Amino acid sequence: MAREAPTERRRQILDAAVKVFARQGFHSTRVADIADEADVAYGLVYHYFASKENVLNELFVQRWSLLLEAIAETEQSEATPQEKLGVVAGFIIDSYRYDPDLMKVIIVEVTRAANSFGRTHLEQINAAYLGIARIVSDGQAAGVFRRDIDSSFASMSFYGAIEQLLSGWIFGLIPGSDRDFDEARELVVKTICEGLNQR
Amino acid sequence: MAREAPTERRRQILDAAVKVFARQGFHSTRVADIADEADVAYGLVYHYFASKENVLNELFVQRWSLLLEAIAETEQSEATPQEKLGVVAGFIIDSYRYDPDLMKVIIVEVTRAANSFGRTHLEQINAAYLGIARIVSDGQAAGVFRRDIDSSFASMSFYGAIEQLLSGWIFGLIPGSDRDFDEARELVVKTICEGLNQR
Amino acid sequence: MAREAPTERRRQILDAAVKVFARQGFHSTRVADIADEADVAYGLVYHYFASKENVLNELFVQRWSLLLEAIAETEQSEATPQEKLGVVAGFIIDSYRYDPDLMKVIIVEVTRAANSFGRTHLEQINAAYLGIARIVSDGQAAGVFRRDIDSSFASMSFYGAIEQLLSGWIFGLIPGSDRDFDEARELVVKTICEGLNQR
Amino acid sequence: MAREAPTERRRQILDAAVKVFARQGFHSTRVADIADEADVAYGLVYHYFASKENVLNELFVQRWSLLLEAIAETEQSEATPQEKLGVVAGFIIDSYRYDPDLMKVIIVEVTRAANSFGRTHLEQINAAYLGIARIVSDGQAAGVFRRDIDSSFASMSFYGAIEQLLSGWIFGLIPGSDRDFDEARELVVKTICEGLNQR
DNA sequence: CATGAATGAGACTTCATTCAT
DNA sequence: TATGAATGAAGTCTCATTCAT
Repeated sequence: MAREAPTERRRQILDAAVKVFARQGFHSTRVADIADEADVAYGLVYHYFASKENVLNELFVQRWSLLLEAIAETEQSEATPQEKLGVVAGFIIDSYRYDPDLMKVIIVEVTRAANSFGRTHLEQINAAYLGIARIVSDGQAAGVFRRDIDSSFASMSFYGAIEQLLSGWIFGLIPGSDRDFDEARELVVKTICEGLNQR
Repeated sequence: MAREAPTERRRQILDAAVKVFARQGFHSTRVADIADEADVAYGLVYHYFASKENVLNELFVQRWSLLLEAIAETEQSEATPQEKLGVVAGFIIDSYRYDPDLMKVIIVEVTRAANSFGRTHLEQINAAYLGIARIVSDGQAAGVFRRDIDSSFASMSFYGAIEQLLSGWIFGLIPGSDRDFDEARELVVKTICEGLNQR
Repeated sequence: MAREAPTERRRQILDAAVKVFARQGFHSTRVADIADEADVAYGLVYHYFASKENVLNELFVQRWSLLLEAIAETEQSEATPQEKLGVVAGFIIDSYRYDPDLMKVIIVEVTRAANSFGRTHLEQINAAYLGIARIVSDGQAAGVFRRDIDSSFASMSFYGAIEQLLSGWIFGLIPGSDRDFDEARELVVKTICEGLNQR
Repeated sequence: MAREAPTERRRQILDAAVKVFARQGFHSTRVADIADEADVAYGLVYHYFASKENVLNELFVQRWSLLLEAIAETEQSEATPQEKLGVVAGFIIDSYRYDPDLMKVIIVEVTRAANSFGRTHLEQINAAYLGIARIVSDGQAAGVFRRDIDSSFASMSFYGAIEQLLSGWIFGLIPGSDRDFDEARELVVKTICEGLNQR
């Protein structure tokens, strides 16, 4: 169908943007780089997006909304709080595993850049933290989690641990093989729920 | 001391830079903004610093070396592994408490911007992670910490939790009163060492 | 007729162009604006016109040729020189009265923009001045008009007075009711022929 | 004095702008053209002016305020109304005689472009028309000018005649020697006050 | 040391025009 | 005829850095 072409082009540009943003960072990326990578004319980027920033915004929103959905879904499931945290961690880690460039862009350029683009999306970002905090406080209410650690505090620790892990993979500070990804999901939950202490 | 004491002007410029970097972010800060804030002539910034980036670098290096020293020092102390982690967490949290702008700049513009400036300092940044990892592996060797959680993995989780906490304070996502700061030190260690699970 | 009647689409586009040129000015008008206003596909404008400038040119030429015809016609009539000037003034004023947008475009974007588009049409524009000058010099030859005022000078004054009047209406500097239009024709001739002086 | 240099540079840029605006028109002038003509670096234009448009605005305001002063001054003098109109016409014509490029720019790009830049200055432009209108109505009150021609109408005719004259010179439609300039002042007043009719 | 004018490369964005369908 | 996606040249403005005084 000819009608689908426009959508394809958009996709093509978004995919190219992920690549170059991941490679060079948003600020060092010129619109020309996106167009070159996408193998389209310069102006076409502006045919589909109002600005370079909008391209990044769209990448973030599309992906982040999936995370929010995943959190919301697991929240309402019958799983134990620990399992729920495992679902969240798993979703984020798998997002990285299957599209490391996209997650790199989202983390480096948006969630960890709250001073610039992140500011725009602070509410969305916070929505994720709040969802995790609800999982924790539900666990507290159910007597599964201790009550002397504030749920929003716990949420930050949990999310921070995961994101730092991804950062470590992204910048090659810790090994990131498929086995590591599989294990990481378990470990991060184990760390946060059971703690480092030897029993 | 081998290093000459920075002149007062230098200091004046660095302090101004912290303010404007914290306020506007590094990229949105023009050299003129720094000079204005420092109440100093435009060109003087270039008299003392080779480039705008160098100003940021210096801010980072000065502060980060203190953290590395603190980690090294506690590593060699007689404290328990848990206490050592508490020292590290406390140092970072106090750094924020006593100079939130500076820590905001360091976190937002350097450690969490590993794609741009962070890249330059990746080794220094990693040195901190490695120091924390050594504390953990020492604890594992001493039988205090469990061994099924990799020490560098644990280090990332621990540091990530702290940094995310600071992010939360910086962007107003979680409350940050003096009492919170005091408590946070305890809580972050408790979370990572003991875990969230109810005993 | 040698010229084929413009299709309806052409007309539709020209009419839309008048509206948007009048509203936003030629330079601030994008081809897309014309197409939108005409409720026509973007590319269709280029199907009927070689360029955006050509649209304006056509608007001008169509209208201006009517003025030239009117001048030529009255020149050859039996009327007095004063009456002839009245016909010219009346034609221009009525053009504005019945299609203010079109006259606004012609005056603002062409005759008063001799540095850009006007340059292209300078000869046509001058043809009108020359026609008016001939009316004046005929009047001088007939002893009706004084001879110490050069006819081309008088022509400029006469045309300039009328155009300034239209400008005043266009930009709301002087009131422009139907009565004003009626009166203006008389007044402009009276002013130029009889002068302001009290007798 | 070193302190005067900045002002000189500003002047240098303004003078260059007059030349290129007159030659190519405002829209066809690139900022680079101004810088080249002024023989200064590109960026210096932006050091002194906020935008290309501001350069034009300044040229207009500087010149037009002189006209407004001249009108105000003659208004309050003891001269006859006819003499006052002569002063106004003389001022405008002399402005053209001594700096034709500047007047060309002001007329072509501002007063006759009320749809674009003129809009910004409409009030200033109108102030001149109103001043002239006051001269006329004073003359009417004094019984020197006829009362059946509205003063603002007369003002528009008078100013329009002068401006059209300048246009004619600017675009080479009527001869513009020094003798013509001298004569024009007399003629335009004679035309408007005494009229074309043979006595 | 100190000043701030001067430089000029760089990048975003616009939009007239073309073209495949 | 009609459509609107695709092209890419052009030009404004920014701002880090240099330099003369």
